[in-house]
Amino acid sequence: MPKETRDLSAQIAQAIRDAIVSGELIVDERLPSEAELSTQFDVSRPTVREALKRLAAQNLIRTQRGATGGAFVNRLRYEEAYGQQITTSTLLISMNEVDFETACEARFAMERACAALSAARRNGDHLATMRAEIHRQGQPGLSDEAFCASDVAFHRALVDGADNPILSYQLAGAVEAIEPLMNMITFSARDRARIVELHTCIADAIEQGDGAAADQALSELTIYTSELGRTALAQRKNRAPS
Amino acid sequence: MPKETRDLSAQIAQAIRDAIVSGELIVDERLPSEAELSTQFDVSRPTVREALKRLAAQNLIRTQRGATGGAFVNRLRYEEAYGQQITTSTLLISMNEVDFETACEARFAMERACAALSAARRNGDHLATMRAEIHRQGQPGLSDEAFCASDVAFHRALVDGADNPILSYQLAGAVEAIEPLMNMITFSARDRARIVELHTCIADAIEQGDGAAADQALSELTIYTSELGRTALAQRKNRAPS
DNA sequence: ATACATTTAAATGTCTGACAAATGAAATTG
DNA sequence: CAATTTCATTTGTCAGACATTTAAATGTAT
Repeated sequence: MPKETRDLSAQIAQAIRDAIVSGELIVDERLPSEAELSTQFDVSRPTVREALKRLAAQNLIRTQRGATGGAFVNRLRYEEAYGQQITTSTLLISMNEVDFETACEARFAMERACAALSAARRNGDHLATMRAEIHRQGQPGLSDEAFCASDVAFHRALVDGADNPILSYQLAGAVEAIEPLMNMITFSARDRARIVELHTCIADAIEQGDGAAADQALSELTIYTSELGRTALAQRKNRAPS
Repeated sequence: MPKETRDLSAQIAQAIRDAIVSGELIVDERLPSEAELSTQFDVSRPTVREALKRLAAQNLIRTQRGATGGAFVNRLRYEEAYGQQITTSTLLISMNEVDFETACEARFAMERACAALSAARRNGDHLATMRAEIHRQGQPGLSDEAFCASDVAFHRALVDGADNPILSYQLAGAVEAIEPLMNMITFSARDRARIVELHTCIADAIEQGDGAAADQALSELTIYTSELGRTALAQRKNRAPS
Protein backbone atom coordinates (compact mmCIF):
# COMPACT_ATOMS: atom_id res chain seq x y z
CA MET A 1 0.00 0.00 0.00
CA PRO A 2 1.68 3.20 -1.12
CA LYS A 3 -0.97 5.31 0.63
CA GLU A 4 0.51 5.85 4.07
CA THR A 5 -0.20 8.76 6.34
CA ARG A 6 -0.96 12.01 4.66
CA ASP A 7 -2.84 14.81 6.29
CA LEU A 8 -6.18 13.90 7.69
CA SER A 9 -7.88 16.49 5.51
CA ALA A 10 -6.22 14.98 2.43
CA GLN A 11 -7.32 11.49 3.42
CA ILE A 12 -10.89 12.58 3.98
CA ALA A 13 -10.94 14.51 0.74
CA GLN A 14 -9.70 11.42 -1.07
CA ALA A 15 -12.34 9.25 0.55
CA ILE A 16 -15.11 11.58 -0.56
CA ARG A 17 -13.52 12.02 -3.97
CA ASP A 18 -13.45 8.26 -4.43
CA ALA A 19 -17.10 8.09 -3.48
CA ILE A 20 -17.93 10.67 -6.12
CA VAL A 21 -15.81 9.14 -8.88
CA SER A 22 -17.13 5.65 -8.17
CA GLY A 23 -20.68 6.92 -8.38
CA GLU A 24 -21.43 6.14 -4.75
CA LEU A 25 -22.33 9.80 -4.41
CA ILE A 26 -24.36 11.08 -7.32
CA VAL A 27 -24.74 14.54 -8.79
CA ASP A 28 -26.65 17.01 -6.63
CA GLU A 29 -26.63 14.61 -3.72
CA ARG A 30 -26.13 16.34 -0.41
CA LEU A 31 -23.18 15.32 1.72
CA PRO A 32 -23.62 14.99 5.46
CA SER A 33 -23.20 18.27 7.32
CA GLU A 34 -19.76 19.25 8.50
CA ALA A 35 -20.71 18.30 12.03
CA GLU A 36 -21.86 14.87 10.93
CA LEU A 37 -18.77 14.31 8.83
CA SER A 38 -16.56 15.27 11.73
CA THR A 39 -18.13 12.58 13.90
CA GLN A 40 -18.14 10.05 11.05
CA PHE A 41 -14.46 10.51 10.34
CA ASP A 42 -13.68 11.21 13.99
CA VAL A 43 -11.93 14.50 13.33
CA SER A 44 -12.67 18.10 14.17
CA ARG A 45 -14.79 20.36 12.07
CA PRO A 46 -11.93 22.52 10.76
CA THR A 47 -10.27 19.37 9.44
CA VAL A 48 -13.46 18.38 7.66
CA ARG A 49 -13.72 21.87 6.28
CA GLU A 50 -10.20 21.74 4.89
CA ALA A 51 -11.12 18.51 3.14
CA LEU A 52 -14.26 20.06 1.68
CA LYS A 53 -12.32 23.09 0.46
CA ARG A 54 -9.97 20.79 -1.38
CA LEU A 55 -12.92 19.25 -3.17
CA ALA A 56 -14.45 22.64 -3.84
CA ALA A 57 -11.20 23.76 -5.45
CA GLN A 58 -11.64 20.94 -7.95
CA ASN A 59 -15.26 21.86 -8.55
CA LEU A 60 -16.33 18.47 -7.22
CA ILE A 61 -18.68 19.99 -4.66
CA ARG A 62 -20.45 23.27 -4.08
CA THR A 63 -21.59 24.58 -0.73
CA GLN A 64 -24.63 26.50 0.27
CA ARG A 65 -25.37 28.18 3.53
CA GLY A 66 -28.58 28.14 5.45
CA ALA A 67 -31.09 25.69 6.84
CA THR A 68 -31.29 23.41 3.81
CA GLY A 69 -27.73 24.18 2.80
CA GLY A 70 -24.70 21.97 2.90
CA ALA A 71 -22.20 20.52 0.48
CA PHE A 72 -23.57 19.05 -2.72
CA VAL A 73 -21.92 16.95 -5.36
CA ASN A 74 -21.42 19.31 -8.23
CA ARG A 75 -22.15 18.46 -11.83
CA LEU A 76 -18.84 19.25 -13.44
CA ARG A 77 -19.63 21.70 -16.21
CA TYR A 78 -17.55 22.16 -19.30
CA GLU A 79 -16.95 25.84 -18.60
CA GLU A 80 -15.58 25.14 -15.14
CA ALA A 81 -13.42 22.36 -16.50
CA TYR A 82 -12.12 24.72 -19.20
CA GLY A 83 -10.85 27.10 -16.55
CA GLN A 84 -8.97 24.43 -14.67
CA GLN A 85 -7.62 23.01 -17.87
CA ILE A 86 -6.33 26.35 -19.06
CA THR A 87 -4.73 27.24 -15.74
CA THR A 88 -3.04 23.87 -15.48
CA SER A 89 -1.83 23.87 -19.07
CA THR A 90 -0.48 27.39 -18.75
CA LEU A 91 1.45 26.56 -15.61
CA LEU A 92 2.65 23.27 -17.02
CA ILE A 93 4.17 25.14 -19.95
CA SER A 94 5.67 28.03 -18.03
CA MET A 95 7.02 25.99 -15.13
CA ASN A 96 8.59 23.25 -17.19
CA GLU A 97 10.15 25.61 -19.66
CA VAL A 98 8.38 24.00 -22.57
CA ASP A 99 9.73 25.59 -25.70
CA PHE A 100 7.50 27.32 -28.16
CA GLU A 101 7.93 24.70 -30.83
CA THR A 102 6.83 21.86 -28.60
CA ALA A 103 3.74 23.75 -27.48
CA CYS A 104 3.05 24.76 -31.07
CA GLU A 105 3.41 21.22 -32.32
CA ALA A 106 1.00 19.89 -29.71
CA ARG A 107 -1.55 22.56 -30.36
CA PHE A 108 -1.61 22.27 -34.10
CA ALA A 109 -1.48 18.50 -34.11
CA MET A 110 -4.66 18.43 -32.07
CA GLU A 111 -6.25 21.22 -34.03
CA ARG A 112 -5.72 19.32 -37.23
CA ALA A 113 -7.60 16.46 -35.62
CA CYS A 114 -10.54 18.82 -35.14
CA ALA A 115 -10.34 20.42 -38.54
CA ALA A 116 -11.52 17.34 -40.39
CA LEU A 117 -14.53 17.05 -38.12
CA SER A 118 -15.23 20.78 -38.38
CA ALA A 119 -15.16 20.49 -42.15
CA ALA A 120 -17.55 17.57 -42.05
CA ARG A 121 -20.05 19.43 -39.86
CA ARG A 122 -19.72 22.97 -41.19
CA ASN A 123 -21.35 24.74 -38.29
CA GLY A 124 -22.60 28.14 -39.42
CA ASP A 125 -22.18 29.94 -36.12
CA HIS A 126 -18.59 28.95 -35.71
CA LEU A 127 -17.82 29.73 -39.31
CA ALA A 128 -19.26 33.20 -38.79
CA THR A 129 -17.07 33.65 -35.75
CA MET A 130 -14.03 32.60 -37.71
CA ARG A 131 -14.84 35.05 -40.48
CA ALA A 132 -15.36 37.83 -37.96
CA GLU A 133 -12.04 37.15 -36.30
CA ILE A 134 -10.27 37.02 -39.65
CA HIS A 135 -11.73 40.42 -40.44
CA ARG A 136 -10.54 41.81 -37.11
CA GLN A 137 -7.08 40.42 -37.69
CA GLY A 138 -6.83 42.33 -40.94
CA GLN A 139 -7.61 45.70 -39.46
CA PRO A 140 -4.69 48.11 -39.11
CA GLY A 141 -3.75 49.51 -35.75
CA LEU A 142 -4.49 46.28 -33.96
CA SER A 143 -2.10 45.67 -31.09
CA ASP A 144 -0.09 42.48 -31.05
CA GLU A 145 -1.93 41.42 -27.93
CA ALA A 146 -5.33 41.94 -29.52
CA PHE A 147 -4.12 40.09 -32.59
CA CYS A 148 -3.14 37.13 -30.44
CA ALA A 149 -6.45 37.20 -28.62
CA SER A 150 -8.28 37.18 -31.92
CA ASP A 151 -6.09 34.35 -33.09
CA VAL A 152 -7.09 32.34 -30.05
CA ALA A 153 -10.76 33.13 -30.67
CA PHE A 154 -10.41 32.01 -34.27
CA HIS A 155 -8.86 28.72 -33.32
CA ARG A 156 -11.36 28.08 -30.58
CA ALA A 157 -14.14 28.56 -33.07
CA LEU A 158 -12.38 26.11 -35.35
CA VAL A 159 -12.17 23.59 -32.54
CA ASP A 160 -15.71 24.15 -31.33
CA GLY A 161 -16.87 23.63 -34.88
CA ALA A 162 -16.07 19.97 -34.48
CA ASP A 163 -19.12 19.97 -32.23
CA ASN A 164 -17.57 17.57 -29.78
CA PRO A 165 -17.50 18.93 -26.23
CA ILE A 166 -14.76 16.54 -25.18
CA LEU A 167 -12.53 17.80 -27.95
CA SER A 168 -13.35 21.40 -27.08
CA TYR A 169 -12.46 20.75 -23.49
CA GLN A 170 -9.18 19.05 -24.28
CA LEU A 171 -8.20 21.68 -26.81
CA ALA A 172 -9.07 24.64 -24.64
CA GLY A 173 -5.91 24.13 -22.64
CA ALA A 174 -3.65 23.71 -25.63
CA VAL A 175 -5.06 26.67 -27.52
CA GLU A 176 -5.29 29.14 -24.65
CA ALA A 177 -2.12 28.19 -22.86
CA ILE A 178 0.00 29.11 -25.82
CA GLU A 179 -1.25 32.69 -25.84
CA PRO A 180 1.29 33.93 -23.28
CA LEU A 181 4.04 32.50 -25.47
CA MET A 182 2.58 34.04 -28.61
CA ASN A 183 2.32 37.38 -26.87
CA MET A 184 6.09 37.54 -26.90
CA ILE A 185 6.02 37.68 -30.68
CA THR A 186 5.91 40.92 -32.61
CA PHE A 187 3.75 40.42 -35.68
CA SER A 188 4.82 42.49 -38.65
CA ALA A 189 2.27 43.57 -41.25
CA ARG A 190 3.66 40.90 -43.52
CA ASP A 191 3.32 38.25 -40.83
CA ARG A 192 -0.25 39.21 -40.23
CA ALA A 193 -1.11 39.19 -43.89
CA ARG A 194 0.26 35.67 -44.22
CA ILE A 195 -1.63 34.46 -41.17
CA VAL A 196 -4.86 36.04 -42.33
CA GLU A 197 -4.32 34.41 -45.69
CA LEU A 198 -3.95 30.99 -44.10
CA HIS A 199 -6.89 31.57 -41.78
CA THR A 200 -9.01 32.43 -44.79
CA CYS A 201 -7.81 29.26 -46.46
CA ILE A 202 -8.90 27.27 -43.44
CA ALA A 203 -12.29 28.93 -43.22
CA ASP A 204 -12.87 28.40 -46.93
CA ALA A 205 -11.89 24.76 -46.70
CA ILE A 206 -14.23 24.18 -43.80
CA GLU A 207 -17.04 25.99 -45.53
CA GLN A 208 -16.59 23.71 -48.50
CA GLY A 209 -16.31 20.65 -46.29
CA ASP A 210 -12.82 19.99 -47.59
CA GLY A 211 -11.00 18.46 -44.64
CA ALA A 212 -7.83 17.76 -46.57
CA ALA A 213 -7.46 21.39 -47.64
CA ALA A 214 -8.04 22.57 -44.08
CA ASP A 215 -5.41 20.15 -42.90
CA GLN A 216 -2.97 21.39 -45.49
CA ALA A 217 -3.48 25.03 -44.52
CA LEU A 218 -3.14 24.20 -40.84
CA SER A 219 0.05 22.37 -41.57
CA GLU A 220 1.48 25.44 -43.26
CA LEU A 221 0.28 27.61 -40.40
CA THR A 222 2.05 25.33 -37.95
CA ILE A 223 5.34 25.73 -39.74
CA TYR A 224 4.92 29.45 -40.16
CA THR A 225 3.98 30.07 -36.53
CA SER A 226 6.77 27.89 -35.28
CA GLU A 227 9.19 29.84 -37.43
CA LEU A 228 7.92 33.16 -36.07
CA GLY A 229 8.35 31.89 -32.55
CA ARG A 230 11.87 30.74 -33.19
CA THR A 231 12.82 34.09 -34.67
CA ALA A 232 11.23 36.04 -31.84
CA LEU A 233 12.99 33.94 -29.26
CA ALA A 234 16.34 34.38 -31.00
CA GLN A 235 15.95 38.15 -31.08
CA ARG A 236 14.94 38.19 -27.47
CA LYS A 237 18.02 36.24 -26.56
CA ASN A 238 20.31 38.58 -28.45
CA ARG A 239 18.77 41.64 -26.88
CA ALA A 240 18.83 40.33 -23.31
CA PRO A 241 21.37 37.58 -22.95
CA SER A 242 21.64 35.70 -19.68
CA MET B 1 -16.93 43.25 -12.03
CA PRO B 2 -18.59 39.84 -12.02
CA LYS B 3 -16.42 38.82 -9.08
CA GLU B 4 -18.46 39.82 -6.06
CA THR B 5 -18.12 38.46 -2.57
CA ARG B 6 -17.15 34.86 -2.39
CA ASP B 7 -15.76 33.16 0.63
CA LEU B 8 -12.72 34.77 2.15
CA SER B 9 -10.75 31.58 1.70
CA ALA B 10 -11.68 31.51 -1.98
CA GLN B 11 -10.64 35.12 -2.41
CA ILE B 12 -7.32 34.56 -0.72
CA ALA B 13 -6.71 31.41 -2.73
CA GLN B 14 -7.43 33.35 -5.91
CA ALA B 15 -5.07 36.14 -4.91
CA ILE B 16 -2.24 33.69 -4.32
CA ARG B 17 -3.14 31.73 -7.44
CA ASP B 18 -2.95 34.90 -9.50
CA ALA B 19 0.45 35.66 -8.01
CA ILE B 20 1.67 32.22 -9.03
CA VAL B 21 0.24 32.30 -12.54
CA SER B 22 1.54 35.80 -13.16
CA GLY B 23 4.99 34.77 -12.08
CA GLU B 24 5.03 37.06 -9.08
CA LEU B 25 5.66 33.96 -7.02
CA ILE B 26 8.16 31.64 -8.62
CA VAL B 27 8.68 27.92 -8.32
CA ASP B 28 10.00 26.71 -4.99
CA GLU B 29 9.52 30.13 -3.45
CA ARG B 30 8.27 29.98 0.08
CA LEU B 31 5.02 31.68 0.94
CA PRO B 32 4.74 33.62 4.19
CA SER B 33 3.81 31.46 7.15
CA GLU B 34 0.17 30.92 7.91
CA ALA B 35 0.43 33.35 10.81
CA GLU B 36 1.94 36.03 8.58
CA LEU B 37 -0.65 35.47 5.86
CA SER B 38 -3.43 35.76 8.40
CA THR B 39 -2.21 39.21 9.46
CA GLN B 40 -1.52 40.25 5.86
CA PHE B 41 -5.00 39.36 4.69
CA ASP B 42 -6.52 40.26 8.05
CA VAL B 43 -8.25 36.93 8.52
CA SER B 44 -7.89 34.11 10.97
CA ARG B 45 -5.47 31.26 10.56
CA PRO B 46 -8.13 28.62 9.79
CA THR B 47 -9.33 30.77 6.93
CA VAL B 48 -5.82 31.05 5.57
CA ARG B 49 -5.44 27.32 5.90
CA GLU B 50 -8.60 26.68 3.93
CA ALA B 51 -7.22 28.86 1.18
CA LEU B 52 -3.93 26.98 1.19
CA LYS B 53 -5.71 23.65 1.03
CA ARG B 54 -7.54 24.82 -2.05
CA LEU B 55 -4.23 25.56 -3.70
CA ALA B 56 -2.76 22.28 -2.51
CA ALA B 57 -5.67 20.44 -4.12
CA GLN B 58 -4.62 21.93 -7.44
CA ASN B 59 -0.99 21.00 -6.84
CA LEU B 60 -0.06 24.66 -6.93
CA ILE B 61 1.66 24.52 -3.55
CA ARG B 62 3.13 21.90 -1.30
CA THR B 63 3.53 22.19 2.45
CA GLN B 64 6.26 21.01 4.72
CA ARG B 65 6.26 20.87 8.45
CA GLY B 66 9.03 21.78 10.80
CA ALA B 67 11.38 24.65 11.45
CA THR B 68 12.22 25.47 7.83
CA GLY B 69 8.83 24.31 6.64
CA GLY B 70 5.98 26.23 5.16
CA ALA B 71 4.08 26.43 1.91
CA PHE B 72 6.11 26.43 -1.27
CA VAL B 73 5.12 27.10 -4.83
CA ASN B 74 5.10 23.71 -6.43
CA ARG B 75 6.59 22.94 -9.80
CA LEU B 76 3.64 21.38 -11.55
CA ARG B 77 4.87 18.00 -12.75
CA TYR B 78 3.45 16.16 -15.69
CA GLU B 79 2.55 13.12 -13.59
CA GLU B 80 0.55 15.19 -11.13
CA ALA B 81 -1.16 17.00 -13.97
CA TYR B 82 -1.99 13.64 -15.58
CA GLY B 83 -3.86 12.60 -12.47
CA GLN B 84 -5.96 15.74 -12.36
CA GLN B 85 -6.59 15.55 -16.05
CA ILE B 86 -7.77 11.95 -15.87
CA THR B 87 -10.04 12.55 -12.90
CA THR B 88 -11.59 15.61 -14.49
CA SER B 89 -12.07 13.98 -17.87
CA THR B 90 -13.61 10.89 -16.34
CA LEU B 91 -16.10 12.91 -14.33
CA LEU B 92 -16.84 15.19 -17.24
CA ILE B 93 -17.81 12.17 -19.30
CA SER B 94 -19.80 10.35 -16.66
CA MET B 95 -21.61 13.39 -15.27
CA ASN B 96 -22.61 14.87 -18.59
CA GLU B 97 -23.74 11.61 -20.06
CA VAL B 98 -21.34 11.85 -22.95
CA ASP B 99 -22.11 9.00 -25.28
CA PHE B 100 -19.52 6.47 -26.22
CA GLU B 101 -19.29 7.62 -29.80
CA THR B 102 -18.51 11.21 -28.87
CA ALA B 103 -15.80 10.14 -26.44
CA CYS B 104 -14.46 7.70 -28.99
CA GLU B 105 -14.39 10.29 -31.70
CA ALA B 106 -12.51 12.75 -29.53
CA ARG B 107 -10.01 10.21 -28.40
CA PHE B 108 -9.18 8.81 -31.79
CA ALA B 109 -9.11 12.20 -33.46
CA MET B 110 -6.42 13.31 -31.06
CA GLU B 111 -4.60 10.02 -31.24
CA ARG B 112 -4.37 10.29 -34.96
CA ALA B 113 -2.73 13.65 -34.44
CA CYS B 114 -0.07 11.88 -32.39
CA ALA B 115 0.36 8.93 -34.72
CA ALA B 116 2.04 10.96 -37.43
CA LEU B 117 4.54 12.35 -34.96
CA SER B 118 5.09 8.93 -33.42
CA ALA B 119 5.80 7.54 -36.85
CA ALA B 120 8.27 10.32 -37.56
CA ARG B 121 10.16 9.73 -34.32
CA ARG B 122 9.94 5.96 -34.00
CA ASN B 123 10.88 5.71 -30.37
CA GLY B 124 12.17 2.22 -29.62
CA ASP B 125 11.01 2.02 -26.04
CA HIS B 126 7.46 2.93 -26.84
CA LEU B 127 7.40 0.60 -29.79
CA ALA B 128 8.53 -2.22 -27.54
CA THR B 129 5.75 -1.38 -25.09
CA MET B 130 3.24 -1.44 -27.91
CA ARG B 131 4.47 -4.83 -29.09
CA ALA B 132 4.33 -6.20 -25.56
CA GLU B 133 0.77 -5.02 -25.08
CA ILE B 134 -0.27 -6.46 -28.42
CA HIS B 135 1.16 -9.78 -27.34
CA ARG B 136 -0.74 -9.63 -24.06
CA GLN B 137 -3.97 -8.80 -25.87
CA GLY B 138 -3.63 -11.95 -27.93
CA GLN B 139 -3.32 -14.29 -24.99
CA PRO B 140 -6.34 -16.43 -24.24
CA GLY B 141 -8.02 -16.26 -20.85
CA LEU B 142 -7.50 -12.54 -20.55
CA SER B 143 -10.41 -10.84 -18.79
CA ASP B 144 -12.23 -8.04 -20.56
CA GLU B 145 -11.00 -5.65 -17.93
CA ALA B 146 -7.38 -6.65 -18.41
CA PHE B 147 -7.86 -6.41 -22.15
CA CYS B 148 -9.11 -2.83 -21.76
CA ALA B 149 -6.24 -1.94 -19.46
CA SER B 150 -3.79 -3.30 -21.99
CA ASP B 151 -5.56 -1.37 -24.71
CA VAL B 152 -5.10 1.82 -22.72
CA ALA B 153 -1.43 1.00 -22.17
CA PHE B 154 -0.98 0.41 -25.89
CA HIS B 155 -2.53 3.71 -26.81
CA ARG B 156 -0.62 5.59 -24.17
CA ALA B 157 2.59 4.21 -25.59
CA LEU B 158 1.45 5.32 -29.02
CA VAL B 159 0.78 8.81 -27.70
CA ASP B 160 3.97 9.00 -25.67
CA GLY B 161 5.86 7.97 -28.78
CA ALA B 162 5.16 11.40 -30.19
CA ASP B 163 7.69 12.53 -27.61
CA ASN B 164 5.79 15.68 -26.82
CA PRO B 165 4.94 16.02 -23.12
CA ILE B 166 2.17 18.50 -23.80
CA LEU B 167 0.50 16.05 -26.13
CA SER B 168 0.94 13.23 -23.64
CA TYR B 169 -0.63 15.36 -20.95
CA GLN B 170 -3.60 16.35 -23.05
CA LEU B 171 -4.16 12.85 -24.33
CA ALA B 172 -3.90 11.18 -20.95
CA GLY B 173 -7.37 12.37 -20.08
CA ALA B 174 -8.95 11.32 -23.32
CA VAL B 175 -7.33 7.90 -23.39
CA GLU B 176 -7.81 6.97 -19.75
CA ALA B 177 -11.23 8.46 -19.25
CA ILE B 178 -12.73 6.23 -21.87
CA GLU B 179 -11.67 3.07 -20.07
CA PRO B 180 -14.74 2.96 -17.80
CA LEU B 181 -16.90 3.15 -20.89
CA MET B 182 -14.92 0.47 -22.68
CA ASN B 183 -15.17 -1.76 -19.64
CA MET B 184 -18.87 -2.09 -20.34
CA ILE B 185 -18.04 -3.88 -23.57
CA THR B 186 -17.70 -7.64 -23.84
CA PHE B 187 -14.94 -8.43 -26.31
CA SER B 188 -15.50 -11.63 -28.22
CA ALA B 189 -12.53 -13.61 -29.51
CA ARG B 190 -13.28 -12.28 -32.96
CA ASP B 191 -13.37 -8.68 -31.70
CA ARG B 192 -10.04 -9.15 -30.02
CA ALA B 193 -8.48 -10.69 -33.07
CA ARG B 194 -9.57 -7.75 -35.18
CA ILE B 195 -8.29 -5.23 -32.64
CA VAL B 196 -4.97 -7.01 -32.30
CA GLU B 197 -4.72 -7.03 -36.07
CA LEU B 198 -5.26 -3.29 -36.25
CA HIS B 199 -2.88 -2.66 -33.37
CA THR B 200 -0.25 -4.65 -35.20
CA CYS B 201 -0.93 -2.59 -38.29
CA ILE B 202 -0.38 0.58 -36.29
CA ALA B 203 2.82 -0.66 -34.70
CA ASP B 204 4.17 -1.79 -38.05
CA ALA B 205 3.33 1.55 -39.63
CA ILE B 206 5.06 3.45 -36.88
CA GLU B 207 8.08 1.20 -37.03
CA GLN B 208 8.35 1.94 -40.73
CA GLY B 209 7.76 5.63 -40.20
CA ASP B 210 4.64 5.49 -42.31
CA GLY B 211 2.33 8.06 -40.77
CA ALA B 212 -0.36 7.68 -43.41
CA ALA B 213 -0.65 3.94 -42.83
CA ALA B 214 -0.87 4.47 -39.09
CA ASP B 215 -3.56 7.05 -39.63
CA GLN B 216 -5.48 4.68 -41.85
CA ALA B 217 -5.35 1.85 -39.31
CA LEU B 218 -6.38 4.19 -36.51
CA SER B 219 -9.28 5.37 -38.61
CA GLU B 220 -10.47 1.81 -39.02
CA LEU B 221 -9.99 1.16 -35.34
CA THR B 222 -12.10 4.20 -34.56
CA ILE B 223 -14.98 2.91 -36.59
CA TYR B 224 -14.66 -0.60 -35.25
CA THR B 225 -14.50 0.48 -31.62
CA SER B 226 -17.39 2.87 -32.03
CA GLU B 227 -19.40 0.06 -33.56
CA LEU B 228 -18.59 -2.27 -30.69
CA GLY B 229 -19.66 0.39 -28.23
CA ARG B 230 -22.92 1.00 -30.01
CA THR B 231 -23.71 -2.70 -30.03
CA ALA B 232 -22.83 -3.15 -26.37
CA LEU B 233 -24.95 -0.19 -25.38
CA ALA B 234 -27.92 -1.46 -27.39
CA GLN B 235 -27.73 -4.89 -25.74
CA ARG B 236 -27.45 -3.27 -22.35
CA LYS B 237 -30.52 -1.21 -23.02
CA ASN B 238 -32.51 -4.25 -24.11
CA ARG B 239 -31.48 -6.23 -21.09
CA ALA B 240 -32.20 -3.50 -18.57
CA PRO B 241 -34.61 -0.93 -19.97
CA SER B 242 -35.38 2.17 -18.00
C1' DA C 1 38.32 20.12 16.82
C1' DT C 2 35.19 16.65 15.47
C1' DA C 3 31.32 13.62 16.26
C1' DC C 4 27.30 12.80 18.49
C1' DA C 5 23.40 13.80 21.60
C1' DT C 6 20.25 17.28 23.35
C1' DT C 7 17.67 21.30 23.35
C1' DT C 8 15.04 24.69 21.21
C1' DA C 9 12.48 27.52 18.05
C1' DA C 10 9.49 27.74 14.17
C1' DA C 11 6.20 25.95 11.41
C1' DT C 12 2.28 23.10 10.10
C1' DG C 13 -1.44 19.85 11.83
C1' DT C 14 -5.32 19.36 14.85
C1' DC C 15 -8.78 20.33 18.39
C1' DT C 16 -12.25 22.93 21.17
C1' DG C 17 -15.58 26.26 21.55
C1' DA C 18 -17.81 30.09 20.19
C1' DC C 19 -20.30 33.50 17.41
C1' DA C 20 -21.96 35.51 12.82
C1' DA C 21 -24.64 35.14 8.76
C1' DA C 22 -27.62 33.03 5.62
C1' DT C 23 -31.72 30.54 4.55
C1' DG C 24 -35.72 27.87 4.24
C1' DA C 25 -39.51 26.15 6.96
C1' DA C 26 -42.59 26.47 10.59
C1' DA C 27 -45.27 29.28 13.58
C1' DT C 28 -47.68 33.41 14.17
C1' DT C 29 -50.51 37.21 13.05
C1' DG C 30 -53.37 40.39 10.24
C1' DC D 1 -55.45 33.07 3.08
C1' DA D 2 -51.43 36.03 2.95
C1' DA D 3 -47.87 38.35 5.01
C1' DT D 4 -44.76 38.42 8.72
C1' DT D 5 -42.04 36.74 12.32
C1' DT D 6 -39.62 33.33 14.61
C1' DC D 7 -36.58 29.64 14.64
C1' DA D 8 -33.60 25.78 13.80
C1' DT D 9 -30.00 24.33 10.79
C1' DT D 10 -25.87 24.89 8.36
C1' DT D 11 -21.89 27.10 6.59
C1' DG D 12 -18.46 30.96 7.40
C1' DT D 13 -15.26 33.00 10.55
C1' DC D 14 -12.67 33.78 14.61
C1' DA D 15 -9.67 33.08 18.86
C1' DG D 16 -6.73 30.36 21.38
C1' DA D 17 -4.55 26.27 22.57
C1' DC D 18 -1.82 22.03 22.14
C1' DA D 19 0.55 18.29 19.31
C1' DT D 20 3.94 17.07 15.96
C1' DT D 21 7.61 17.66 12.94
C1' DT D 22 11.91 19.43 11.55
C1' DA D 23 16.27 21.63 11.18
C1' DA D 24 19.29 24.52 13.34
C1' DA D 25 21.58 25.76 17.57
C1' DT D 26 23.64 24.20 21.60
C1' DG D 27 26.01 21.28 24.53
C1' DT D 28 29.02 17.26 25.55
C1' DA D 29 32.35 13.76 25.21
C1' DT D 30 35.95 11.72 22.71
